[in-house]
Amino acid sequence: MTHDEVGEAIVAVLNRLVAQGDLAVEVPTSVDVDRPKSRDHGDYATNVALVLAKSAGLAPRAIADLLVAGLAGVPGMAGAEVAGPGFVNIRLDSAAQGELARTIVEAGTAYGTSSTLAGSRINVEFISANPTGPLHLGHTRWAAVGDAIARVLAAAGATVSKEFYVNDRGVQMDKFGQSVMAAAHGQAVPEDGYHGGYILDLAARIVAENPGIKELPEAEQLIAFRENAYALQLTQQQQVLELFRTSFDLWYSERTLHDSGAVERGLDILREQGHVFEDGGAVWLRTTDFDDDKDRVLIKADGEYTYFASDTAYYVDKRARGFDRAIYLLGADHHGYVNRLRAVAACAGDDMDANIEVLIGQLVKITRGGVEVKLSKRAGNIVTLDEFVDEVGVDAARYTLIRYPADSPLTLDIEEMTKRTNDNPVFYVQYAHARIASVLRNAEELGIDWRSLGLDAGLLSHERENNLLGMLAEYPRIVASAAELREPHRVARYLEEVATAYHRFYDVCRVLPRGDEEVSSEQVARLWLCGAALQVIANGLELVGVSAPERM
RNA sequence: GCGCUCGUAGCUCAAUGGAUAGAGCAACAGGUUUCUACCCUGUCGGUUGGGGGUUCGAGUCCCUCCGGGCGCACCA
Repeated sequence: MTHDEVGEAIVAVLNRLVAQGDLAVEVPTSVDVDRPKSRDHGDYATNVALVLAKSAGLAPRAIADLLVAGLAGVPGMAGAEVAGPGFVNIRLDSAAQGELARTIVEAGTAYGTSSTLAGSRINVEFISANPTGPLHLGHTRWAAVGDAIARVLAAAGATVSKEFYVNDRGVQMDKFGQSVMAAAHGQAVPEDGYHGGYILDLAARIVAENPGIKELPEAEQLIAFRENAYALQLTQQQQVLELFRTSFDLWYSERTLHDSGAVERGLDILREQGHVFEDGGAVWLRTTDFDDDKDRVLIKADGEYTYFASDTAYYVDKRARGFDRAIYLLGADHHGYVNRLRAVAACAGDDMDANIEVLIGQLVKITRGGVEVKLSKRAGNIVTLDEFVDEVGVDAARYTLIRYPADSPLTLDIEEMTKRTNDNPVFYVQYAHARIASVLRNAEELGIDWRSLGLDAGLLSHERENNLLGMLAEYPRIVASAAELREPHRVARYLEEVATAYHRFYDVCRVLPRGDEEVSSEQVARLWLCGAALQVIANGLELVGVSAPERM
């Protein structure tokens, strides 16, 4: 019996009580059903009696009593009781719960997916770093979390496109080109240029690959250095992200936005909506119509488009390409952009609560052995994504970044992340997967074909089996809530609980026969349970982009 | 100054307005002649920064104060 079925049963009973005249209240279409923290409170619990008490004009416990009586005899339920101020705790029949093992094994990789977001076309934009340097730790959090959000949304049935907006236009690119060119000539990089050691590397490589580049006329040479450096740096970012298992459906160049006329088209739409005005020779967007704290310039008095103009055009372009929701993932240092981006959507005639969504990720602080590693881009003293991955590995890096909500500040210790122990939950979860895989492998070697031997679900009645089944039953709801709240850390935290539930089960429930024993029906049932647990962990790890090893 | 955001155990962090605020680490005490001990069991640890309010019920929502981070360009 699933979570939803419990909820439906409760609604059915409430409707019956109203029809019988025992209860005078408007029955909600869905009710809150929780898994109680304490196992003493049963498999499921509902607070519906507390919620309905006021409108029904009855004491919460009186309603709860009616509900308990009505739930008696519902197939799959073993019992219900009133607790505390009016909670109703529900216990499931163990056979009904055990059937879940079969459901999961048969569903395979589809277990946990849903169609709650079916038909929704979502654009998820994240990282969007300038192609003027390596990706650093600040980008890494969104690389992991953004990718996981996209995976979770897709699991909930949405059509998702991941995009990286490449800021390849404007003065920063010129400064980048100038910095590399200066380095190639052995000159000091301009004060406001880019200073990291990678500039020297780029310069050396470009000179080696482009003989004669240093003899070009200065204006031409600057462009040559800029474009070569751009190409190399973009490729480097793409390779690093590929290594990090974060792929993008589209790398959207700011230049193409301008070249394709999308900027003019975006401006036209904003004009049509009546939020564009001129002042002091510049063209403005009246974002203050929609909660922004000041209006924003689109075209400067000198005729140049602002970066903000590109932003608005990009948003309009996303919508024109058929996305009904544009999700932006921004670092905390960009939180000032939230209101203006939402205002852009509103100025374009969209619903800023439905068509656009801006998520802010707090910054990651990194320590090594308890001592903070200072980040300074200017000094070239940054922790880059590839260095970080080199040191801790892709799995540990991704998992550790994903297991915390992105909107809370985070302090990570590099040494902790490389420990292969319990202080590193990624290994705990992966170990559970490898351990189950090992048991199933051994079963196969013993010639036990548990799938064809069939499942007697009622045999899964041990407290630890019951607990594990209960955890596995939660998975679809966890995925759905992770998608709805854009919080993939819920999946990671859940996997840790599943791993714990499995280890606790494994500790006291022998799965395989010993020595010459024949395999028992109970052991076969436990193999089904192992198969189900393996599937859930594998599915969950896939959602966060972490590998599920067969052996460790 | 204005604005956004965060503040939970010694540390790093969970908790979709629900029951006795939970994990891991750290500290201490135990467990496997057996399927992967990277495991399991137990003990210790809290005025959820302070105060007020809303609610049957507040770590969660509102107000206020304190503390940390960040942002306030015709820059990109």
